[in-house]
Amino acid sequence: MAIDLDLLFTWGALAKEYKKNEVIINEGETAHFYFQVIDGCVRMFNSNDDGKEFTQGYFCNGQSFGEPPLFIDEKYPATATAFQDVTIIKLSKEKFLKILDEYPSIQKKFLILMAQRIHSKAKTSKDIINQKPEFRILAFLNSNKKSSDSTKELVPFTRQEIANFTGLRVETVIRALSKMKAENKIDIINHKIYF
Amino acid sequence: MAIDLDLLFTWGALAKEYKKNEVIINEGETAHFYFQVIDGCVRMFNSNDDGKEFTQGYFCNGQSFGEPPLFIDEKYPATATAFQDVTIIKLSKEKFLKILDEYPSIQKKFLILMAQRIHSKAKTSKDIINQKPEFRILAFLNSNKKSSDSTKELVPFTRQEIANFTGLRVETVIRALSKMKAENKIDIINHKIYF
DNA sequence: CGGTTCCTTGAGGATGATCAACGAGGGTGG
DNA sequence: CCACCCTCGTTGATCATCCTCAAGGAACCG
Repeated sequence: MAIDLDLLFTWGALAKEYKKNEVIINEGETAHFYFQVIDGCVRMFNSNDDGKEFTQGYFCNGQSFGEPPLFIDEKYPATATAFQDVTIIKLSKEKFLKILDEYPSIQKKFLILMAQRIHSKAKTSKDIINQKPEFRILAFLNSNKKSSDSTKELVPFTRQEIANFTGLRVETVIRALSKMKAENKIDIINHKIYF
Repeated sequence: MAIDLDLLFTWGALAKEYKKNEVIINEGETAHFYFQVIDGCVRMFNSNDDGKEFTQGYFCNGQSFGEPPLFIDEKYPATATAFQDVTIIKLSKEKFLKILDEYPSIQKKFLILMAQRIHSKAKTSKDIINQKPEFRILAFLNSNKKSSDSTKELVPFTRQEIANFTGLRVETVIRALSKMKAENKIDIINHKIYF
């Protein structure tokens, strides 16, 4: 679900590296570029007054991010930073839109991508509203699970990251996780979470 | 942001009327149709176990809804019912997708529409996480305000509807509204809200 | 005027947030 | 190798807030 790298470079795209926590997009900025992750992960989030953060999503290898403001005349609704050291390919808005016009198949891919995003955001808000910390955390874990079989996988997020994604506080996440471990819904081995 | 009615009819679309509260889409169903509101409003929402509802959005005159599952292979993530008596035009999924293929300009319109939806959903989740009933209600009111000037408009939603949209309880909404009235953030005249 | 829907208020309780303190692990430099 | 630091995890106590439950009032419509 990304544009071919050769094609991007042909159109003059440039790769850029960002160090962990470096800001890539600032909330409220005007959109000028198409971004696609080559290596690493990016985190999009909002901060409120008292420093509490809400993670909108993670975008990793091969995924694009921050596209919606390129199509509509709106500012970025969230900030994006490098979750780890990350390499990103950037293309100007004008050229990106021109690619979409020239290649209907690519435009269609983005239509599908946007539809997926809406679908997953709809599920997320439904789950978040549903109150109950345990429920929210389970929804988060499920949405990030790769294989859907029953073998437990290591969850690659810290408790703080889970808190940011679910809108809860760290302590609440920790307490909910302990309870879930007691109920065998997850495993915790050496502080690591398996689900 | 909708398909021309004549075009839809040319392709065999049919208009259908639904009575208030009649179900149009069931959560979990497979998507078979493209829906476009001709007259009235539709509400999309989720219910949880204890009957609490969360409104994902309202779709009124001329707007389409429930498109994402047509593009991706997913079930409907929410239920849609007639908010009032409503007339809706329906077109089969196959024909809808064919129209998109034949008219790139229409496909582009939908890409833009999907981008707008994502943008507004991102803002919504950001606001909902932000806790504070008053804050959530203000965000809801702002997102539904037509003109952005300072003249106050009648808010066409009941307190229950505001509660469903913000994930709060009616009583909480009522108390927050009273407080906001005292602070002159809104007017309440004869139980009606002006913002 | 009777019924329905919506609004309102109060009291009480549950729960997640907050605050504070400490533990554990991993990496770095002396 | 050890000391230090820094990030992450953990726990307990207290507090504020929203939910819950219950009851009644107001507006609207046939």
